[in-house]
Amino acid sequence: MIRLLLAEDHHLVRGAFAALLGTEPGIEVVAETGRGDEAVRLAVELRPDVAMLDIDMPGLDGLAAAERIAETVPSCRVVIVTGYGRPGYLRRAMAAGVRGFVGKDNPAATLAQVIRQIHGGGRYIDPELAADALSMRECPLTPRELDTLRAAASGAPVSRIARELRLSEGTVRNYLSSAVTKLAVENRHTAVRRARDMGWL
Amino acid sequence: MIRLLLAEDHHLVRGAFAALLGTEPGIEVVAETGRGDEAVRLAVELRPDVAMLDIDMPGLDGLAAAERIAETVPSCRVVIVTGYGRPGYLRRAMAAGVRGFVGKDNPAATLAQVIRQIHGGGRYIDPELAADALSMRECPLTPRELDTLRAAASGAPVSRIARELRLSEGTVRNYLSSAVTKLAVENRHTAVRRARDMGWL
DNA sequence: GCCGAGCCGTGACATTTGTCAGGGTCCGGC
DNA sequence: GCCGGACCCTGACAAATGTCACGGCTCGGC
Repeated sequence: MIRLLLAEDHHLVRGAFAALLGTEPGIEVVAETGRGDEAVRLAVELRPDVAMLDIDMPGLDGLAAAERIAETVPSCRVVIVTGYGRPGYLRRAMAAGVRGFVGKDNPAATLAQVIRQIHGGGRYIDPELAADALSMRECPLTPRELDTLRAAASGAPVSRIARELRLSEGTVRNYLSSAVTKLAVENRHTAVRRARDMGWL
Repeated sequence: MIRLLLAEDHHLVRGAFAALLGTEPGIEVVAETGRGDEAVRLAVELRPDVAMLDIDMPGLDGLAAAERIAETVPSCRVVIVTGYGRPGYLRRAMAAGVRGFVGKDNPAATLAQVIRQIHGGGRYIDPELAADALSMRECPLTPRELDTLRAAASGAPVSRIARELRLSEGTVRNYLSSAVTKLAVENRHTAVRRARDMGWL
């Protein structure tokens, strides 16, 4: 019997996943939660065989939760299930030692299969998303550029970003301009969106 | 037996919903799809008792699909299920004659209850979302302001927006400025986000 | 040691964006 | 009829943003 931990922020979807997996022989959902930090706590406490994590969660996002679980409960295999096919996410997930990565566009039957495969020691990467990630170059932005982009993401004016980061306004403008050039977009706002779409932000 | 049409763009989630509702006595899923236009076609063809629509779908969004179904298959009651609690969406849904509106943050048991209630001639509005919508004023933006905001949403510079809308740059800046003031935000980019969050865009 | 590459930081300058005052049109109330 | 209000549109001016040339720092290769 595979003991499964289920983490997904939308209550309704979580319940539906539980119903779906409940019909599968050999799989038992031992706990479910809508928060990333809760997921880590439950993994430590219950030592499930497999943890299935959504990325978009309050408290701690699914990728960060995966990292923590890999550190503290190495026996627990992690599969990420996400609606956003962002190349950077897949990269981060792989770095975190995740064993499975599945997009929400797959047929329902895939899910149980993947869980069994992961539990058996295998790996599963959504072929669609893998192709995207491989065809994609690494993030070309420097740490400082990412900092400024993150700070700019809320729509704050340069003056505020500069204060937050303790930089001169000129420097902030410079980083943003550089990011804009590297991402080949027109202005920082589209740069923010592009970076977010890539999963870099 | 309640004959149900299920429309939700994420295949995996759709399958999970089908599994969840499949365990409910008295409910039969007669068709499922991931596209809004398909949902309308299937409703016309199969005349289900209830259609459960997600908002975020390719082809035709759930709200537009609800409008079409209300026109062409009045016997079919519609319930909207959505992850985004945008006040404007609820308003549009009500205007379209939707009988139920449920956020994805509800417990799984709610769903079947709501479907039964709708089918019995009742209505159900997510109390959480209803409160948001009622506490919210109507969209204060004029048609032209909405046009410019929509055009600005992609991050295009004023010059391009002006060309698209056949306006002088000054006029475009003026509309955007007006929208920014009305929404009480700092610049057009946050204005775009705010308007989108409200479901006005 | 020293050279080059890459990152961090800055100010001055050009361009874009935001703000303001104001003119034109349409429509409903009196 | 005409008044007030709401909307559409514009150009001129001020403020924010984007661009550029430049200097300092660290680190790895030679």
